[in-house]
Amino acid sequence: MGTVANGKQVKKIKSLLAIQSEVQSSNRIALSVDCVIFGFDENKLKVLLMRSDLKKYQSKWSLLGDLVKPDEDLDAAAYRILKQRTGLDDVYLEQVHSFGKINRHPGGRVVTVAYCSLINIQHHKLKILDNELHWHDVASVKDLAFDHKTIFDLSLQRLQKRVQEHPLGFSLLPNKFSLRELQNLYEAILSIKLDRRNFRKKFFAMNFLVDMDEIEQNLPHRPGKLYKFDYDKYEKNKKKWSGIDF
Amino acid sequence: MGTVANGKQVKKIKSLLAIQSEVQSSNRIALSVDCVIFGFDENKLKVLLMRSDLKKYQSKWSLLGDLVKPDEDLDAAAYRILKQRTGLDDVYLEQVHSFGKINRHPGGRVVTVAYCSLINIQHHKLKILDNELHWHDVASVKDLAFDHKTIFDLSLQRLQKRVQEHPLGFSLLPNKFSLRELQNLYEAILSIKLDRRNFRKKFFAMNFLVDMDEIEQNLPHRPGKLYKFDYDKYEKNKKKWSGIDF
DNA sequence: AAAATATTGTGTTTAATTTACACAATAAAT
DNA sequence: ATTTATTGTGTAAATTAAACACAATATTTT
Repeated sequence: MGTVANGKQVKKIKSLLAIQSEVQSSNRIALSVDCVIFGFDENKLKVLLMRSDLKKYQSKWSLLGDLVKPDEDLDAAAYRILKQRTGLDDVYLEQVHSFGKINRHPGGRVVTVAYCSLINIQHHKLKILDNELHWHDVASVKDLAFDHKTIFDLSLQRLQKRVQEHPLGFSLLPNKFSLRELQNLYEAILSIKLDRRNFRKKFFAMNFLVDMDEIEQNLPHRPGKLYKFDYDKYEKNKKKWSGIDF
Repeated sequence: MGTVANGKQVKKIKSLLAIQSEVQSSNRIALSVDCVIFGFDENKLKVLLMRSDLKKYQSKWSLLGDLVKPDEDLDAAAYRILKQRTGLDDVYLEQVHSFGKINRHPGGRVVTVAYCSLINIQHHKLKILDNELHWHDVASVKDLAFDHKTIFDLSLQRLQKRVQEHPLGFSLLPNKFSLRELQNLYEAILSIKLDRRNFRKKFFAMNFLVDMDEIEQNLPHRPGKLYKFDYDKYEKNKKKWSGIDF
């Protein structure tokens, strides 16, 4: 009972158990975050993947993930992990869903929380692109490590839905973009063809596009005007169109 | 190094560390599930709450929650916890969001995954109703234990959105219901008034209501016809109306 | 049994939104 | 000057949503 075992192992016990008093330590579980980072390039929707950490999965690509630390906010962990894996620290992350099947991870019991983000590939040249990270065409993502294909599929679905309710797409485009680029983006995300005239009508009606008085350069045909997304105008006109299908 | 300390504490170490080899045990975190159970009674939307386990929060109500076990699927944990707290085992639970602020729980670091469900109060007389559980009016839920008010608010928002995209509401009603009851339900969930004629038109057009050839009983005025929700018809006509605002 | 009460059941008109669709204007390349 | 590829624009038809009123019917009251 009162006997105290000396040595490293006992220290381990104490540090393990000290943090949380009322919560039984035997019930603790490893928790990870996996980030689904979408980009848009060459008129295709892309997703940023990394080579799996684990040997068993070395041949497969995986989402950008890592364990959450016990003294770290869940959201903060997502930002930390993204920063760590890519160097990116100025992007918005949004929680998608948590995945907790018992054997989803070969290294043991790990529950993971998926986050997703939209980034502009041009503006965010990845600092850490040492062959461990790669932008994949969303359309050609086949199997990923662990259950990451499931996570990716749900995240894509979520993106498709979100983008029809809110003007999120802009974070995937350069600051100045033509309406054709914008339409290409929506077509890529939703995997559908849209009518050009109706598309333009709808976006102009929403009243958050600002004409930059510039046109596209170096095209072998008539160039389009360039616009930017005005966040303040968006906030002001929100209620009028929020929830409308694009 | 090789010294082995005898006694209970060493056993504890081993059992703690044995389960997961590759995943560092120092990174493990307590994980819980909290269930937001909605019901509908007396034309009001209700939520099932329990008295908080913790002394510190005894005066407050809390969501139905408990820790997830290390060898248990996340979804399974939600069903287990609901069963344990209420006796209910035939309801559908849906994951809402995970909450992981560092100090959200006074008992230590606990990340929680919220689930929500719609149940029919009449059909599911709670087996365990020993003053520890109570159906609260959603409208009058003020502060709850921990961050449960935040969790509840988000779950309600989610419900309001979901119910406009899919015909979920039926699980809150008796098998046979009048159109007035159905409308009351939608008005309660969305906190808005709906036009009776347009409401009826919309639901009949969706073509999943079956006329039971019965009418309401014991009313001091003209009774309404009773209908039931036909899941097969719903599946068949899904595409035609899915996503339409009710 | 007649009258009062409270609610059900039903249709139409108008407005708003979505869809379908074609041609002239323009910048670059030849 | 011509060709090329794409931009920019408007209208009509169809669909969907919103607004709105009165007769029919069980029950209760007198």
